[in-house]
Order: sequence, then structure tokens, then C-alpha cells
Amino acid sequence: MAVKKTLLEDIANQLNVSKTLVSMVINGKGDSYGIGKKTQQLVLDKALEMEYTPNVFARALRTGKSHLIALLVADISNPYYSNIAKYVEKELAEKGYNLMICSTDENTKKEESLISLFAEQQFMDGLIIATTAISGQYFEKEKLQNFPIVFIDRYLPDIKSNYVVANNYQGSYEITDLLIHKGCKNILALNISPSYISSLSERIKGFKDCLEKHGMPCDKDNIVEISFNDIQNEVRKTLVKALKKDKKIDAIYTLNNNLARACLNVFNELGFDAEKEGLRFASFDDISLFDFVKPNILSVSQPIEQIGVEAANLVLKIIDNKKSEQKQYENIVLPTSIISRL
Amino acid sequence: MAVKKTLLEDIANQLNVSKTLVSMVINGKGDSYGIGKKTQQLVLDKALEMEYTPNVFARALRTGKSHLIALLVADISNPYYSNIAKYVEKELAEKGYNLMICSTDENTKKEESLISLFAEQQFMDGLIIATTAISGQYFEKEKLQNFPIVFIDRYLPDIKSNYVVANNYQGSYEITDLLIHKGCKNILALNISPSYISSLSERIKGFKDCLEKHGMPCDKDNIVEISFNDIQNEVRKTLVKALKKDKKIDAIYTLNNNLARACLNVFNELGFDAEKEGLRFASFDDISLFDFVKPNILSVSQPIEQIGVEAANLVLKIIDNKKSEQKQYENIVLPTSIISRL
DNA sequence: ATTAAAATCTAAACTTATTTAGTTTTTATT
DNA sequence: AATAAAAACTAAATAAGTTTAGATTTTAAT
Repeated sequence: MAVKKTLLEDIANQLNVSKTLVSMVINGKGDSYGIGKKTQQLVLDKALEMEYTPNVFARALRTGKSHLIALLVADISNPYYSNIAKYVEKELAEKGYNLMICSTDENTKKEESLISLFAEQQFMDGLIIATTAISGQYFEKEKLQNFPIVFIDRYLPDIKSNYVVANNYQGSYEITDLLIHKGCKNILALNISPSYISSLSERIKGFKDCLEKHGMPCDKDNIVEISFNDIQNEVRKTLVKALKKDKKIDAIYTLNNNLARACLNVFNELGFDAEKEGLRFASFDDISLFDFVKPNILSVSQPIEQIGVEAANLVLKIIDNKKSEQKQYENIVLPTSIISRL
Repeated sequence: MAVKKTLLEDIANQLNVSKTLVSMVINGKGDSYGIGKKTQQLVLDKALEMEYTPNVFARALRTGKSHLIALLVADISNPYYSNIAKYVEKELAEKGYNLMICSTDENTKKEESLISLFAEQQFMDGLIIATTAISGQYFEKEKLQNFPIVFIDRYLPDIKSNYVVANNYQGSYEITDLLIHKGCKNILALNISPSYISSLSERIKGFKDCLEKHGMPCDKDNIVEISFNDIQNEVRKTLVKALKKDKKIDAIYTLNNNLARACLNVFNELGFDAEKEGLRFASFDDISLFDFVKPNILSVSQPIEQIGVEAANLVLKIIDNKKSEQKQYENIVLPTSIISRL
């Protein structure tokens, strides 16, 4: 009934050679092990004929390499992550690796249990992660010390690590600068809490520094933290309050695409026309559909393809370096660009 | 230097029992194999203390089960797929399975090689796929006969299979009906070629049937096929021509979200204001940002969460049924809803 | 105190590859 | 033809679990 798979041994039996030899040839080590040319061809032909595909598990068990890389993100349905995932996958596929994508739901416990599953028994050869961790503590575990990890989007300032991130500080500084040049005097920045995440804290820093440089005050009312679990409601409350204040705001700057979306929803709910009211709207993260959204969105675009490609190559590099024991860290910071839509 | 992992045997040695016993207890089969209660507790405690995590490969090699499900989609950065992925992942995680997501780039060769890798050596316990295949031929391969596969989004009419799809026919019929009720007399439908894909052909059928029912002509000019590899350019050409024709079109209906995006791009390029020109815009697939896009988009929304959840459960069900040898197919067709935005 | 029955536990086989440490065969040299 | 060197090949160990078949040990019954 069930078709049984072709094994190395089946090929060996058909050709009256050892499975050792077959294994060597299949793995392209025929020459280095001094297997005769004709024999090699025979094996290759027979393998094709019998539709041989190696058992991934037996191979990984023996070699300790799975040729799998995991990508852990908070939410794969977020276009920022799913676009990165696309490029990571593409780049890895070219190098003979498969990618396993998992969502952690911004849940640190889930993140840790996945890392444990993936790393501790070398299920994965490496890991690319947009971590939700507060501190680097978990990653200092002895068992993770030798495991190739590349952080993307965010890094953990308290530990040494390999990471690939956008220049969040500069992007944020520049978009703030643009708003100010367009005449904005009272900008409301919406941030996500928990805001310890490096990318967010740097965006905030860029925002503050820019205000300061222009001699503009930045009181508490200018930055509101929205808690991740209740974005929509908290944004609504915040906007309703901010829009009817005496000292009217003339720009809203959301620190990520989820917040931008939430704001747009509130505008719709309230029937608020930002453009008519002379309110500028800016956001970190650029999404392709922003091109068609009203009001116009000024945005900071991250080099998504580059982040994906660099992260993939960095993790492979670390895997290669593992043999040579020297441990050093690479930190890649990529420039953002401003999409001005005016 | 490198920390060595805890093995079953390490636990066994510490407790002076056999690794057989440890394995049984770890797998929750202590009772059924008649292992004493105290012994079980000892093993569990020791395993925790030594931070034991089983080697996934050794286990999978012996049992033939990996507890991995693969999700193959054409493009993970398409929000339609990434949203489905999110729910599939969530549902599977609850049942103790991990999901591996891969993009095929609408490339049939890549799709086949991934399926071969995943299925033929039981790398994966099951597969959920939005196939790019033209026919069911590849899936009739003997080696795939016993492999749990669930099609999503599209199915292959020429073979029996398990699938979970939206009711493309009805969704398309309804949105066409809505356009007509709004007074549209000359609708331009943009389709993707290759259009043999079941979801697209059914959408076209719904469109045509609805026109016919209303006694409206549907000549060749009403449906244009855009080839997948050059969407943007072909859409531009098509629209430029259509907008300056004598018999002016009064609605555009794009058959998926990629086409919608391309149309919006062209509107922007041309500075064409659809609303002012009295042109309605409709699209199959609803994307959350459509809420804020100008012109207003009438759309067919697919039950994304439901598709993900049903697909996950169906593949698990097939895996369970495999033992009992009876082979029957489940075809789940879920209703769509119209988002009218007027 | 035996013996049978029930309760616990274990040795060894098994999963499918890779790798080590050889062995056998062929070729070249004297 | 004998020997050394090179080329071609292989048996067995190994990776880390699970499962089978059977061995002990304990308890219960006479």
C-alpha cells in the first residue's frame, strides 16, 4: 500500500557497492574520497532513477546540522515582518537553507520556549529574531552561548550580540525635522509601551533631539505611550483628548505602522479630516498602500530587503565561523529614507 | 567549552534506571507501561533539573513523526497569505505542532522541489498549500498518495483533494451585483494570467454570470488578463487604453489585491481621480488599509481567520486518519462578505 | 513457603544516514 | 614477479531517541 521510500541502502544493493560509497557520492565527496568516476556516475544515475531523497532527520542527527534557520517575529501578519521574511527566505534558499518562520505574539514566554526548542537541541542551525525580550538575560544562558543568533529590528543594549537594524535614531530625527520645516509647532508623538525596545527608544530619542535642536519644548503631552495590548482604544482616547485641547496639535507622528493604522481608524470613526484641519500625519515604517491613503502620510521607510539579506548572510557567516572559535560581533545599522508625500 | 546537552541516558544514569524507562515517562506513557508513580516523579524532576530537551531529529527518525507542518504560499509578503499564516500557526501551536512557512514565488519548479523535500522523506507530517500548479498531475505521484495535503485558496479541479477555500464564485457574483445596482453599465474586470487557477476562474465565472443575469453584454473588452510577471506595466497599458475609449467604463473590478494595488498606482501616476470621474472601484480581497484608501474600494472580504483555522484542523485530522486507512476527502467552502464603502 | 499473577523495569533492536579506520584492488616500479 | 604506492572501496561505529520482547521484582493466594 504505502510506497516505501528509497534508502541509501537500496541504491547500494542495486549497484553492489557499500552504502558508505553511495553516501559519499550523493554528498559530492566522491572525488575527495577517491571514488572512481564511472562509479560516481552510476550512483548518481541510479539515485535519480530511484528518486532518492535523503532522510533529513537521519542526516541531521548524525551531522548535527539541519540546514534550517528559524525566523522569530512578533507577528507575521505585520507587513514589515512579512516583507523581511520574504527576503530572508529568498537569500537563504539560494544558499541551500530552509527558513522556518514563527510568530511569538509579542509573548516573551512563547519566544523563550521556541528558542529553547530550536536552539538547545540544535534543531535549527541558526536563528534570526525580532526579540520581545526586555533584557539580554535570557540570551546569556550558557546553552545559547554557542548558538548563532542574529537580532533584527531591535537589539538588546545590555548584551553583546549580532544585529541588523535600521538607523532608527536618524530616521526619526529626519522626519521630525521635515515636520518642523513644514511649519509644525506642536507635534504629538505616539509610542508603544513597553517602550524599552531599542528601536522605539531610539526613535523617541531622535524625535526629542530634533525638537531640542530647534529649540522647541517637549513636554509630557508631546509623547504618549500606547500599550501594545489595547492599541485601538488607547489611541482613540488619546486623540479625542488631544484634538480638543486648547493648544492644538498640528502634527501626529506615530512610531510604528500599527499605531498609524489605529490613528487612521480613529480619523474615520470621528469623521475627522486631517488635511482640512491642517494636521500633518507622519509615521515610522512605510507600507506600500500608504501611497493611496488619505490623509497623506509622511513616512520613514526602512531598507527592508537589505535588512533581510544582511540578516540571512550574517547568520550563515556566524555558522561558518563557529568552527574557528573566535567570537566577535557584527552590528549592522542601515540607513532609512524619508517618503515625503506632500 | 561548548556546553553538552542533556541526553536521556544522562538522566537514566543519574537515577540508575534504564533510558527506556526515562523515555517512557518523558513521553507521558509511564502509566500505560506500568512505571511506578514515585519513579515517574523522580524522572520528571530530574529532567527539569537537568534542563532536558529531547533531540527532535532522533525522535523524528525513530517515530516517523516530526510534528512539523509546512505552509507553502506564493508570496509570504502578500497580506492575504501572511494573515492566513498567522492563524494557521496559532492553531497548530495549540495542538503541539510547529509551522514552517515557505514562499514559492509562484514558481512551480520551486514548489515541486519543496514538496519533494518535505513530503517524500516525511520531513513534514503534513502540508498546507496555495498551489501554483496548473494541473493535479504532480500530486498524483505515488509517493504523495499517502501524504496529508490540504489545499487553500485554490484547488485543482482535475483531482480529488482536501481543500479549504472561500466561495469565490459567490463573492464575485455579489460584488458585481452591487456595482450594477449602483448603476454601473460597463465594468472592466482585470484578471491575472495564468487564469487557470481555480479561485480566479470562479471569480470570472461569478462576474460573467451576474452580468448575464442582468442582461448585460460581456464582450472581450470587459475582461483583460494581466500576466503575473509584469502586472504594473500591463495594468498601466490597459487602463490608459480603457480610460480614453468612446464607450467609457464606469467601474473597474480587480480580481485580487495585487491588481488593485497596480491600478491605484496607475491612478496616482496619471493623476486620475476616479471618484470625480464617476468611476467605481472594486476588488476581490480586502486589506485592512483599504479603509483609508482613496478612491473608496468596494471589496470582497475572505474569512481569513476561518480559512487558517479550518486548514490547520483539517490537516491534523488527515494525519490522525492515516492510521485508519479509509481515504475520503473534505472540501470546505467558506462564505465571503462584501465591504461596501460608499 | 510456594506458586501464580501482577507490577516494574530493562537489554537490545531499530530508525537512516555519516564518518572513521581499515581493507582490497589496481597500477607503477624495480 | 615481487613489492611499494596509489586508488577504490567497505565494515562497523555512531548520532539520540523509541519500541519490542522479555526479565525481574513485588504482591497475593493457597
